[in-house]
Amino acid sequence: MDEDTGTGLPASIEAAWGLRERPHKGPKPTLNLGRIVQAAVQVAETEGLGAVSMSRVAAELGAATMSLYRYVAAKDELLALMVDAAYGTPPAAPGPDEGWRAGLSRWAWAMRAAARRHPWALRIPISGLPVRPHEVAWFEEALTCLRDTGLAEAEKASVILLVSGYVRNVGTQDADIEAAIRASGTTPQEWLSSYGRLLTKVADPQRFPAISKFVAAGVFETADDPDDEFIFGLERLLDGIDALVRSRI
Amino acid sequence: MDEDTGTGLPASIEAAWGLRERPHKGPKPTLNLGRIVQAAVQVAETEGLGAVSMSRVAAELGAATMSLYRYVAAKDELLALMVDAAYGTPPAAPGPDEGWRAGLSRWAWAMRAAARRHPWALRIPISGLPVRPHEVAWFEEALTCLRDTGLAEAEKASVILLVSGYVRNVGTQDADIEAAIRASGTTPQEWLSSYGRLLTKVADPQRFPAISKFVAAGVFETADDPDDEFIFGLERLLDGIDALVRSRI
DNA sequence: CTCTACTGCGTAAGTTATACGCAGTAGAGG
DNA sequence: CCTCTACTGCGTATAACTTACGCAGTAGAG
Repeated sequence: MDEDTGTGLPASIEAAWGLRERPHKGPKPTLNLGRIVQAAVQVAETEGLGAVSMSRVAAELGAATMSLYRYVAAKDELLALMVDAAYGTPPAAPGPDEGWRAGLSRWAWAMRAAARRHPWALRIPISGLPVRPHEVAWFEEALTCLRDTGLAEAEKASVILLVSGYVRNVGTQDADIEAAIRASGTTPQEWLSSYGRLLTKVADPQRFPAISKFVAAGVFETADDPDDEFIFGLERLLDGIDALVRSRI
Repeated sequence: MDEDTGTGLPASIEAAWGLRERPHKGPKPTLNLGRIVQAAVQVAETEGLGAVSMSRVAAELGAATMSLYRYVAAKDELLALMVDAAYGTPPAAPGPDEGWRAGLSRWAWAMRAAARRHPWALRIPISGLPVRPHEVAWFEEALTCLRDTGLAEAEKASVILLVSGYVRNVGTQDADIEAAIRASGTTPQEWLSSYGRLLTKVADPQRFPAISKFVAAGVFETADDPDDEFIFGLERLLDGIDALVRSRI
């Protein structure tokens, strides 16, 4: 578990990258990192993230709890690898004729799809800079989309952060709202308008005139498709990036 | 703890709004929600969010653990109220001559300042729609900034979500990086370039050409001010919003 | 055939959140 | 003034959780 490979990365992440290949001497491993992560993902998928405990994951594998710690130094590492598995392989690279906007848009939609497929992944906090394999692959893909924009490399990184952060935010928002609707046991429509009533009850029109006007405008009378909300923000974002790109050409 | 006031809100949040004023009959309360939240915030501030346990907060108040549950139904509610306390009162309302862009920018900077003052608040997951008092006040302020944009009310909400999400994302990113730098024990400079080395070591140029070019461009040779990164994204965002606003006038 | 690096795991310790219900208190109603 | 009662603070107990430590057994190396 030591043997410095010089990356300064946790051993589990090095293993995920395929480094740490050892001339296997001892008993044949029955477990491996991939299976552990896969099992953990399955538990999250079927029973929710809250059910993901080390013992539950071990049980899923027919192993003992402590066996997992041979492959993962702490639960957090497992969680991080679960997220990486959830996002999986990025979408296809942009074709030679695909403009940066179309490519980045496709990239964002793919990320949204992954996030919606695995809502639990949004509950696991990881930001920092990309280090896990799929994370890095997504970053690579996005950089490729921006290749002909004339932006500085640092700017590209900022743009990617902007877009990926947005996708995560909206995904989290969607998941929260859907969970709240499910919990309320009513229709999305009814839930939304009850939120509107709540707001009027709690926010006095004297102190919160803009909110009163907001509610009065009937925003809560029709629940629209979450995708429309996503599209709106994404277009604003791309417009903003576009303005910069144009100024550079 | 029941007595339906009709909002459907957790009792603790109603209390935070100043509803739930009861003709106080029994023994004089020595505790109250405000003091509990304040104590919890203090613990988070001085010992980190990880140290915030119900018993630790109770100890801070010289009370017993279970006493807190008179005021808060679950730990999550306390955490949510801590976040609300951390953001506090929004900045001053926009003056009559302040354009939407200047106002929203000031709003975003104020939010960033609050987030940087209380980095632990970024670790507490809450999204969903605004319901807590300060949360709603921030929303009101942002709506006010957008009053003369000609946007539909629903669009204003989307714009606000876009900006506030961005501020949180960048704040989280900053906090993560600063923590990693502190943990590494080296200078920001050295940390950053070691990340660059990590990337080259792990990301083979054949499979990750864009990333190789990215690193080769020297992005990791100088650590620039986090505020510059923040400004860059914020300007893109505001440019994107601006494009929409212009199209509506 | 021995050596040894390595695997899986049993035990146990230390934290947590929180359900339940009791004893005491202070204002309300007579 | 006296009783009633809603309400406060809290003690006890439970059921989970992560994880440190070290042992017993295994399979390739020499």
